[in-house]
Amino acid sequence: MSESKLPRPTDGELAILRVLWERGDSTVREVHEALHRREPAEATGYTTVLKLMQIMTDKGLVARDESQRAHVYRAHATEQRTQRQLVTDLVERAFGGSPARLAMQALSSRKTSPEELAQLRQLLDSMEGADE
Amino acid sequence: MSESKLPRPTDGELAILRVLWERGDSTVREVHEALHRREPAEATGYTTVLKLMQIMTDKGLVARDESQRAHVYRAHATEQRTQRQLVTDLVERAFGGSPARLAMQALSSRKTSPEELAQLRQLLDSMEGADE
DNA sequence: GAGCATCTACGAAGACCTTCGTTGACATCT
DNA sequence: AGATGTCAACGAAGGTCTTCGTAGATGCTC
Repeated sequence: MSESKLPRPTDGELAILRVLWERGDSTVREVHEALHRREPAEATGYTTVLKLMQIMTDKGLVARDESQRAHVYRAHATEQRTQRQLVTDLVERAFGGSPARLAMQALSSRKTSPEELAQLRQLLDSMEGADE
Repeated sequence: MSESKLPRPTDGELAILRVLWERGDSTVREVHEALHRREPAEATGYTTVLKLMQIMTDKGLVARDESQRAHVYRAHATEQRTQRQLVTDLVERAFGGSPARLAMQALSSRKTSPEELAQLRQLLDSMEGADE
């Protein structure tokens, strides 16, 4: 039953998941150090990260390999899957269910590289073709 | 100093803001009833909504006209502004700062109407024109 | 005015999140 | 073996969010 519905990760949990996606499977120490390298400003103690990861294990957000003394953690859902969940969530909660409106808001809020614009254009093309 | 940084609204607060954006300025009762019409499933009591709106007043998310016995509430930030904030937030937290990646995720997760696709195309055009 | 409805204000309870100190287990080094 | 360092586990504290009961003020009706 571990495949059902994962809870929406909190901000702190998401930060940890990002490390796991980027580095691959990691120990608490490795995650802790990566977080400090990434955001030296918001320093969190080692045990704080440990506690968070233990809770995430209970929630099913990560899986844990305990065969070594320093347990090795792995993100349970892929980055893509989690992003999709977060986007779907936000679309429902704040954009009246219209992904397109979210997309437009996202694009107008910041600059986007020509490469990404081209990618988007391609995506639009493929959607028009396959639609209906 | 009321223009500075509004906090990110919680799920419950966002639901209330949506009513205020849709209906315009409203009393607690009106918001409460609108919420029940919209989501009869998750029934919340009148005082719960009242409390939330009081807290939102303290946070600056809404403003309150107390000249009538039934206070009239108004969303402090526009829907657009709030959406922009939420999107910027999510882009930072989960998409490594790339709005385009969020946009693509949003579009591929669900069907989008031809009208919206056309709008998006227009947006892309205008961005390519004005860029650099 | 008495009674009833409606409204705000207040406070408390319970859930969740984040933080960290402490403890005990385990390993390593001398 | 004893000292030192690393690790997981636990529990507690403080914060936020949501929920609602209750109290007190105000207005309406008879």
